[in-house]
Amino acid sequence: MDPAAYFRRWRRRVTRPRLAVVAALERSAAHLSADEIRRAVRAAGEPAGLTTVYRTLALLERMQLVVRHEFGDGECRYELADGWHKVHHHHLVCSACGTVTEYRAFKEENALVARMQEVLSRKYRFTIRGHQFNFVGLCARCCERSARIHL
Amino acid sequence: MDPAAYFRRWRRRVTRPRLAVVAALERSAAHLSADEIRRAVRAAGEPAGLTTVYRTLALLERMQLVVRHEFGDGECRYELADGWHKVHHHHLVCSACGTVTEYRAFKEENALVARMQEVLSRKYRFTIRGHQFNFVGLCARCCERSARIHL
DNA sequence: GTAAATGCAAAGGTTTTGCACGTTA
DNA sequence: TAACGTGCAAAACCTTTGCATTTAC
Repeated sequence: MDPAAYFRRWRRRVTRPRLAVVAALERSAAHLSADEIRRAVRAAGEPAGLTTVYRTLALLERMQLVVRHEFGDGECRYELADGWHKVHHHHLVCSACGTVTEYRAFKEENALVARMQEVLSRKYRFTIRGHQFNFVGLCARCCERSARIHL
Repeated sequence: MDPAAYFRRWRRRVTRPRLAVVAALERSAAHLSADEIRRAVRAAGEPAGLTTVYRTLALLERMQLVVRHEFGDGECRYELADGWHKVHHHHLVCSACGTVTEYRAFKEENALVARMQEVLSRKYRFTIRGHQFNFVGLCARCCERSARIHL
């Protein structure tokens, strides 16, 4: 699918910085911070100010093309929404070192999400657009460490 | 259960500000920001600096007595962990107005969580301590609004 | 040509840190 | 009394805003 078409559908102008931000997100598999995105955009030969990156991300989020996460490291992290070449996934967050591991949602999880969506939207009159499931804990390395020293 | 005992078990001193922070969280059902906690503590007659509140919250988090959330409104929000008089729950976050609705996790969800915990800990050697399930979307009010104006 | 987007610098807001002073054990 | 905890002020950070300039349509 074509990002430019998306911008036009939303009556927004198709600009080089905007396309560069989307391209950077498409290139990366990770959860990028605003500043990381700006660096990626610059590395790709398109100078862009951090302000523009933030404004573009806010727009992309409203267009539901991008999802914002906060994993607890003090900055927001962004990735393309499902369907934009990414398969839906959930996260394992290590609370000690901050590592975020993605895993592809299991069938059971997806079935549950679909059912929850129905129940919750009826019960709370809530229109569900997406969800974020994070399991928080310790990765293998940090777990060993914390067994030795008491955090 | 007694907070003071917890502090002692962790070889930390039992101080008035620390006890006041725990008490404030016990009194409130909501997700409090650091500053809200400081105000609650002061209202209860115990003056406390914001710095101390932050440091106490960081300690309580390490002791797994408190859980930190980031719902996207720019500040971290804290609540007591499960088992400290709170029943486990999940969240509905309105992306337009920021309202956070809690709902008590359904049986199916809890069963899934238990199973996931097993699968993921084996597959990724990850020690799961907790999880955060957020459904993101629009509350009834914002949904109506967005139907009229295109965001 | 005109409204929208950009980029810089500055402001805004939350969270952290340095350091002298109080407290707990 | 010897660490440990506290609180203030200042710093550090990420993010947003104001405004003159540039750009897309």
